[in-house]
Amino acid sequence: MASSETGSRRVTIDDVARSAGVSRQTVSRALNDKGEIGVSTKQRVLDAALELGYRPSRFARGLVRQDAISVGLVIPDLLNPFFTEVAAAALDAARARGWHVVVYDTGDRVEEERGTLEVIASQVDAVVGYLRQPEDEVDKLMRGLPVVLIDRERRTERFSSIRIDGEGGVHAAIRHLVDSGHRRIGMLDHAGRSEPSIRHDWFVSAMSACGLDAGSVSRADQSVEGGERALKALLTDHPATTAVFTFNDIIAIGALRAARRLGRRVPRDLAVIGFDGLRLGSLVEPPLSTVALDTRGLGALAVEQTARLLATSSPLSGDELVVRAELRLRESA
Amino acid sequence: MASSETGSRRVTIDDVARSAGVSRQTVSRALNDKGEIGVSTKQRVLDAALELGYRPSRFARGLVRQDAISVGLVIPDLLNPFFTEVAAAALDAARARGWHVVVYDTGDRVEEERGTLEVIASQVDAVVGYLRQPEDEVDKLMRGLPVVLIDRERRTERFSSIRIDGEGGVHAAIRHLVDSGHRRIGMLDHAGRSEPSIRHDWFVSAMSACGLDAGSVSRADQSVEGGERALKALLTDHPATTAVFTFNDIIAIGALRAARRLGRRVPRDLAVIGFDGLRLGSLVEPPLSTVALDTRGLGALAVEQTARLLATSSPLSGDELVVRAELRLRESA
DNA sequence: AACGCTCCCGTGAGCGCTCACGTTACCGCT
DNA sequence: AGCGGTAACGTGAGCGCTCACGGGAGCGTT
Repeated sequence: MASSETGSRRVTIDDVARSAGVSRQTVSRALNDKGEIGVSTKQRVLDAALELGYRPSRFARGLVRQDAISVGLVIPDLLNPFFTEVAAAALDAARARGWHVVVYDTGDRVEEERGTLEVIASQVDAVVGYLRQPEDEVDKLMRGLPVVLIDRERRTERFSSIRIDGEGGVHAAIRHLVDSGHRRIGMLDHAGRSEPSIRHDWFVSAMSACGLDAGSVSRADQSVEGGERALKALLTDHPATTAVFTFNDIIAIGALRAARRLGRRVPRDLAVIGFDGLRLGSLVEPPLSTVALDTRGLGALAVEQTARLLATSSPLSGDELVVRAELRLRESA
Repeated sequence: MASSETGSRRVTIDDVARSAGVSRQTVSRALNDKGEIGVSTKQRVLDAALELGYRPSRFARGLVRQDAISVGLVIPDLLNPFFTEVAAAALDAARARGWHVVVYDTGDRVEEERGTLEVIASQVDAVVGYLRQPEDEVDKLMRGLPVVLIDRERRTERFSSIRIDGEGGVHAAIRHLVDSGHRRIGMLDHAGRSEPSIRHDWFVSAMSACGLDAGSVSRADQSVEGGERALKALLTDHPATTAVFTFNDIIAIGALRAARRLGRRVPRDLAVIGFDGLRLGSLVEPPLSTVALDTRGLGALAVEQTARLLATSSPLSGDELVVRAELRLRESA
């Protein structure tokens, strides 16, 4: 128990060498068990290392042998199942390449995100994820690190970004609702930012394509409870509403619960269609119809693009960076 | 576009310096924008860096400035909501300490886990998570790295391990079922390993404490579908069963679905109690009663212990490393 | 006795970067 | 003219480790 650390200097390989009466190289051999070392010597070195509490510096080690690359994955909220799925997909794609993934959950706070990016830059070889930071800020913080943004609503020239195209899917969803006889269709948009979401734009455009006025809209926090509250508010203001499209599945699930509490049968009295295609959606009652995104593909695509940027080999662009969403009908509509 | 990389040598700070006609230090100043540098010079350096595709080595940088520590988090399956919650909690606790967390999803494959550990050792300062590897294996691979295991069913002397104690909670659950009039109580255990789980032991002991014989048991894969199949099997073999306790909430949710399909009303015809306390459990219909674990506390505790090991300051031990589960009644029982 | 071989082990160099200093040039002030 | 002062740069050293060597001891072989 030699925690007799007076000065807080780090225990280096030389300390161990001195303590065991051998050279650095021998210590290195013992620790990484490559041969060319006597059994007793090896044991002595190992003991000394343990005694001193020696832990090799991964930086020094990484410096000399060209080590694996590692990317930072920035996620707003890992507990949101959508991001969980994307993260899992990215992790998987990264592992296939032998990469290490450092995960940062910003808790959906922009200031937190800034701090994260600041600290991330010197730790990883590239960054991929959801960033709310303005471009210049990212540029300044990353200083040339490859960056792959996901679902950046405003277009980005400076960085690669995976775009989510839900237009077709949302049109199909609204079309389906209209074909089922619905006319008064509302939307539960997210309440995060000040302006309406892109998904709301798609909704409006789909409505007008069906010859309907933009329906009534309520803002919801990205949580089940948020969805509940928002649906109640919407139905209070517009009781004649017979169908809702929601910003995402989490909100839709909240809407499902609220509908049940309000005594509205789904889909008979109220049809609900979400967005994202969460696996979770098939577990609730009734199973949620949704405009589904291929989250696996999304994560894989983001990693693929990162790889290309890292290799400076013909990065993907334009349409290759788009993930399309499509209507997946279950039972809620 | 100077991708005229003939030899694949890395672009270093000296290359940039030479190309910009300045010294390393000046390049460093430009990139980390600390002052003491002329505006035009800075721009010239930045241009050169971009031109050459220069990316600083995080190892070299980390070596000289004493950089943040980073831990590896090993998870069997991030898509399993339980592990998601633990991971999120660990991420949070780690961020509070300014740590970086490298996440590895082994996909529940033991061989994959071995490979992961092999590669992890030189990348992180400590490892925490769910390891199925035998102790000696871990010891050999980690070579002195601090390791904190979670929910290791067999006791471990060599490594710190966070133990999950569900005994009291399971007893309370069975007691509750018995008090509600149930006598024929089955269990849906997991099918992962060959021998029954510890949770099954708790179940048996709780049953006998209530004066009942060990109920019938069916094995289930850790998935919703697995739970469905297992409940059907159980009810086929033992149709008189009126209540089931399950290995975890995921399986319980499967049981809930199967019960509905079989026309059994929950909790009237069949009571269901899960294990884990997932947030997800409150979303299904009916909301799932469960023996709940404080996943947040679990993650935090694991990180706390890691911190102590890292500082070689009085690690926690014994009872301090136990997380207790307690019955959380909702509506499925 | 001389050679060769294997088994251990040590020595110098260098990975790419930052830090603490020097050094130079240029300005204003007395 | 001489001084101090500051802005803008360069120079050596060193972070902790591994790699490619080099070298001695001990053994057997001809």
